[in-house]
Amino acid sequence: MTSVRWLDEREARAWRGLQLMQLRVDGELARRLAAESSLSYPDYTVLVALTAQPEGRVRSFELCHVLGWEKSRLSHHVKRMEARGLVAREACDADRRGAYVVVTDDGRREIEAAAPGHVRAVRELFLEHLTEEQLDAVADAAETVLRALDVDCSR
Amino acid sequence: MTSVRWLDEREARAWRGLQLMQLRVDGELARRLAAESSLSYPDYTVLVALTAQPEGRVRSFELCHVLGWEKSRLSHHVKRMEARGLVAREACDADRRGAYVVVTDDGRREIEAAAPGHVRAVRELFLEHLTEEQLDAVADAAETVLRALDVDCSR
DNA sequence: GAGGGATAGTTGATCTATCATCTATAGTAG
DNA sequence: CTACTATAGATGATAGATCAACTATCCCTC
Repeated sequence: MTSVRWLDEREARAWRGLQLMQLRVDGELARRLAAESSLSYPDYTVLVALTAQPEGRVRSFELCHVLGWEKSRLSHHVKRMEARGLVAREACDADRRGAYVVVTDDGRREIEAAAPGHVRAVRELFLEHLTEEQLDAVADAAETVLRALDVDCSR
Repeated sequence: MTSVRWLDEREARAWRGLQLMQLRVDGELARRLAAESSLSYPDYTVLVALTAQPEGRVRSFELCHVLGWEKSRLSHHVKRMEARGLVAREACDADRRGAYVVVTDDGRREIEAAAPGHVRAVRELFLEHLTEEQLDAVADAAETVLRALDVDCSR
């Protein structure tokens, strides 16, 4: 029972504020995405990562890395998305253990339909309320914390 | 198909950076909490909210409001926590539809055991890497965004 | 070229979250 | 007092996330 250093007011304001903000903003984004498309927020992030690639195909493990997901989560999720026709899996020649995940035409259609509304919502709920200086400050803070966690911030 | 204003570099850096940071930090916090206690991160937040109250008892709908959870999520979660002996439900005299959620002695013990490690982790993963100015900047930004969402920031 | 550990991915069990629905009580207008 | 609507909460079905195995391939060393 050594003495614990609890959060002081400044720390609590930053930490709790950030947590609460993320909870509310992400919740609202997910709700809007679900209302305006057939994609969940996780579906959306998968499709964004795929369509950012030249051919719309990525190795599973890379996708895990980009999304920060565990491989099992990705595997289950991709299976569900595959069943809905949004993505497909393809064998990998170079590494025969491996698998590619590929966007289908349907998947492309869905995300292209959903993206404008989502971006609009991100603006409306978050970006729009902050000055350029605040955006930079937030980004700097996030990058510092991520670097300390040894996460590659360059996407 | 009107033209969409996508995120510029500054916006993307702030938004994606923040999202990624939250994902990684929260993930790591959850992992550590699970490793060092028998509480999940949601369990922890429920118990924090309860023990912050004078008697350790809160009406369910207030708890929903504080946590930003839907009532159904809270109901299910409290049921599970009740089964584990961490909380109890009590009838409400003033409003007979209502229910109180109360921390049990066991619940109190658990959170008192878990809290120091959790606070240490929050420091180590987040607070410690930022200057006081950065903490204030982040808090200001979060409060601005929350106010726009009409969320009461004063806890 | 035969072990041996590391890596890629899948699977099933379990836990957690969300959605729609349902019951019961409150509050309010006529 | 009755009817209407709103609110508090619980529930069951489903979707999503996590954990612990498990298989298959790769890569390295001897």
